Amino acid sequence: MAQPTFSTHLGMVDILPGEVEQWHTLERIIHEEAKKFNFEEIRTPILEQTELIARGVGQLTDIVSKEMFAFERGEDQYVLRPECTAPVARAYVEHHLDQRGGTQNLYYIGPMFRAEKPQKGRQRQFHQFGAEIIGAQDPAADVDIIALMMSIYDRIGIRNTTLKINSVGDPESRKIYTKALKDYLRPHLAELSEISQKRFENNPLRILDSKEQEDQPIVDNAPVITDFLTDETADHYKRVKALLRELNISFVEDPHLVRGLDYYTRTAFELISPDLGAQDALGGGGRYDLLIEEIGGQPTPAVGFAAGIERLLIACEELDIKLAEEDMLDVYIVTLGEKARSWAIKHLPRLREAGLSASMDYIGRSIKAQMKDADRENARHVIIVGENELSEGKFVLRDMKASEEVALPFDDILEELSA
RNA sequence: GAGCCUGUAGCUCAGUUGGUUAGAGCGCCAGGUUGUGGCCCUGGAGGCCGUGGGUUCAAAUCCCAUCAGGCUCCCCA
Repeated sequence: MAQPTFSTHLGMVDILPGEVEQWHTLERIIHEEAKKFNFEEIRTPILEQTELIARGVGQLTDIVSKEMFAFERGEDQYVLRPECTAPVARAYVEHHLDQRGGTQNLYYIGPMFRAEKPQKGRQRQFHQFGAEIIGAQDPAADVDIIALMMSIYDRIGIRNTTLKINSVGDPESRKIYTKALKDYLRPHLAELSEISQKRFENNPLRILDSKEQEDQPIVDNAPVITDFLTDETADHYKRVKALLRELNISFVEDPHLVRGLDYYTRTAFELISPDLGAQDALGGGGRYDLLIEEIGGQPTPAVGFAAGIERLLIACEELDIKLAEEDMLDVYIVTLGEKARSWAIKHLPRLREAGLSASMDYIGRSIKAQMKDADRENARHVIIVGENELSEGKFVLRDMKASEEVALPFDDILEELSA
């Protein structure tokens, strides 16, 4: 295959006609469900200040330490956003959205960027949708966020998923737990994988998430954070679980679930699909009560989720879920000769004004080629215009499915098709 | 960052132990139907066999390098 002069960058893909329709369907469902849950859309810039992401997401995370597309221009440090919770929190603080009163229920859809090695379900530019409830610390908020996420998957038809939840604690319980965990791990340190050894000092909680074979027996017997929660946080977790049960949202507790972003506190959750392969997380989220203060706002509790659209599409394909029908065209005008073509270009607007989708041949193809083209475009009707029709003022209207034709004045055709 | 796999037509892929002008299906264009789509028939266009080098009388085929892509580990959406 001859190499084209230009191609997309590694891990970035074009979404072509024929695929875009599925995105429209997904986006429509997301908008509709978000509206039902009384969430408002927010759109933030693709580029943020690097420092916002570094502080918000956490210096030690993989995302910040090695996956950012960052550059500088003049004095300013830019980064292509790798996720959208920190940007939404920034917008909340910057525009004093708390002054609108109550909680802010916000959702977003858009591209995110992480400089990882691409594989199935992982691209460098990928798309997420997500939602945040800012200003509520009640378990009802945690549960409504999860309910919104689940409701979107349910609408799409993806139901064989597993919701995993955990509580990653608040700073106080985490301090107690971290000490207990390190006390437990210290005698086993030499047996741990290299990467886990590196995490021992700066991020021991992440060792729990390890998928390294040699770590498994050690991790399996490690103390779990849920045994070290402060009373308040333990109660919060208990109430989240109770509410989920009442809503018939099934879940499994995973005491080793630790999400890769630093800002999570208390509730953490992840939605797993068996249809995805290696990258099996459809979406995830949790509570981040410290983030807004961290980036310069007032202490404000918040909870949210983010989910990947590409992974959703993979799951749909695996499950044979059809997201979009083929586009239909209402009318295709087939023309014979120069005069007919100029008649057609002048009459297309009237069809379109009547709310019909309408097109024609621009390149003087044969009638046969035009009919073929009309068929390819899924035209419901064809109007045939030639010398005879122009002189008689009656045009052939062909119903493509029924293969029936009538000759009518244009106004009658318009009326017929608008009916 | 590490491992494994794959590069032949627009797409999906054949291509025997190296051996004439490199094939199929689908798609595209045209004709069969001097003004009618789908089905059918016929024809046509379209390939530096990813790129560079080597072995050989001879390379899509063997060897080396390189580039690109896919999958996996790590991590995440």
